Amino acid sequence: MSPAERQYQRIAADLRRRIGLGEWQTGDVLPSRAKLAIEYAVDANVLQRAQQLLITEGLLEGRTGSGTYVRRPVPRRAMVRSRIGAPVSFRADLGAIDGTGSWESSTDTNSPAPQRVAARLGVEPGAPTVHTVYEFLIDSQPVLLANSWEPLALTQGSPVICPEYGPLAGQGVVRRMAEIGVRVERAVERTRPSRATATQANLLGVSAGDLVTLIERTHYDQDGRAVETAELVVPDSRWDISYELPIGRQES
Amino acid sequence: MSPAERQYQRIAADLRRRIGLGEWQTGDVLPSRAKLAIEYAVDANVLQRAQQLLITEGLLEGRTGSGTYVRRPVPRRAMVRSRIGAPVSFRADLGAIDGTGSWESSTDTNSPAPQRVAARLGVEPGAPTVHTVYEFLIDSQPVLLANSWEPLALTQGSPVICPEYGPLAGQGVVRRMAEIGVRVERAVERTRPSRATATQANLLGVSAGDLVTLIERTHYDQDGRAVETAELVVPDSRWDISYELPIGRQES
DNA sequence: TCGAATTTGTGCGTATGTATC
DNA sequence: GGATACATACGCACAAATTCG
Repeated sequence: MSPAERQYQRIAADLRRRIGLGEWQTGDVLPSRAKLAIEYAVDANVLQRAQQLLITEGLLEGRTGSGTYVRRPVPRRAMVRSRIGAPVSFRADLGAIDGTGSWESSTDTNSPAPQRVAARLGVEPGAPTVHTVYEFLIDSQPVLLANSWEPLALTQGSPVICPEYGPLAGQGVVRRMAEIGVRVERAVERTRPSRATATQANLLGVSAGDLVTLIERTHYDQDGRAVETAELVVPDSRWDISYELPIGRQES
Repeated sequence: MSPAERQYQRIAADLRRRIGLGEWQTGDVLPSRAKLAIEYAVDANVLQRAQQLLITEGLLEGRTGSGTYVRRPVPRRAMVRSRIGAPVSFRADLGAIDGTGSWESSTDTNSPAPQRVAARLGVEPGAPTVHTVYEFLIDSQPVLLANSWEPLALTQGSPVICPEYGPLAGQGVVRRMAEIGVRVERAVERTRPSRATATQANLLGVSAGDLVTLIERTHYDQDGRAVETAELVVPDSRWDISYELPIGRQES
């Protein structure tokens, strides 16, 4: 079984070729694996492996019970996480780009802080937080997931306790905190590559295991106190993440 | 075959438990698949699948022909890509953290620009560039790969044509460019999740397909001209990437 | 030095689960 | 609810790498 004659790779290459030739157009469904298996005179599972390669490449898309489709190339959008002179905000995550974005959210105003969140906020695990779940939509399709936590102690009793209700709804952490006298001075974003969980994939309309970037962001006030932390799930297929950084006079 | 009774998951969980209990220590080799298969009374391939799960988790490591080992947990190091008041530099990639880092490099002073590099540098594809390949080492082990390109036209005839030779060797792009009157004002970093290629995995001592972050960085001068662009391969298992961002008075 | 035994890694066929139409 | 299609678990055979006599 030398590498040169691996059936599933040979078939994958041939399928790629036929798609390139236009035998199946964008959005078309391929013949079923059973039929293609007969055509290539191999077991259907070999076709599964071949198509899996093209699915990983992003060329095909399998829909259980329906068929295997030629994927419509979705444009990747730019997400500029920091622009010199225009600091990052939740709004910048999406809405600032053009007018087509929107988001849905739901807030729990008394949610116990999970371990990792408590550590980032500098509170005890289980301490009460305001927890908001976001789904950012483009054309009614979720393209970005986010979870945000704020210590309840910080905003309790104030009009800005809910990020998405009240006078400053949807205005972002920085402005809301300013309203109660908290000056947000800096944010730290930790990025790491990951694979979409089944739940995330389902929400985002991608395949489980697809590449995503997890962004873990924490906002700090002038005293170095964490006032908010968030976790973003950014599918690589839809977003192009970049940071613009100023360069000082010289490096140390 | 309901989810509750999937053999390979049950066995993976049990192996995880036994490792947690210390039955096999860090660096130890597990009994062979054949033996474990007999012990669990399943086909050896089921054990292969179970161990594959733990390998993906980073708990085990398979060595062809030798055995399956309990992986030594390598500490993840912090890589702060931008710190307020201390701009990013190649040195900051590694050396600024502590004294243990070093790097090796090789430079080609007349390398035709590949398509994507040319686009980023704003030159014609195939235009001559100074191309430098870096391997960053900790304890003599490569932990970070980088490729850097500069337009040859920029530095030709100057003493700073080679990043890693001459009077300012290893001093970073910003200072070198300052030497020839080019003021680097800003950098843009594009990050995206990816999987390690076989070549990269081999160099980095990780497994092919392991998660990595690709960072594509471009330096611009005061006229908005690209003066250098680089591509970094950062294995997730070893690095924790973060950006520290200033927050302005209020958001737009 | 070399080759046989051992061990991990991979391809592929069969059987079955599960979603869709 | 039945037929169809994709998804996955598992068993077998074999390849590749290592180990050891």
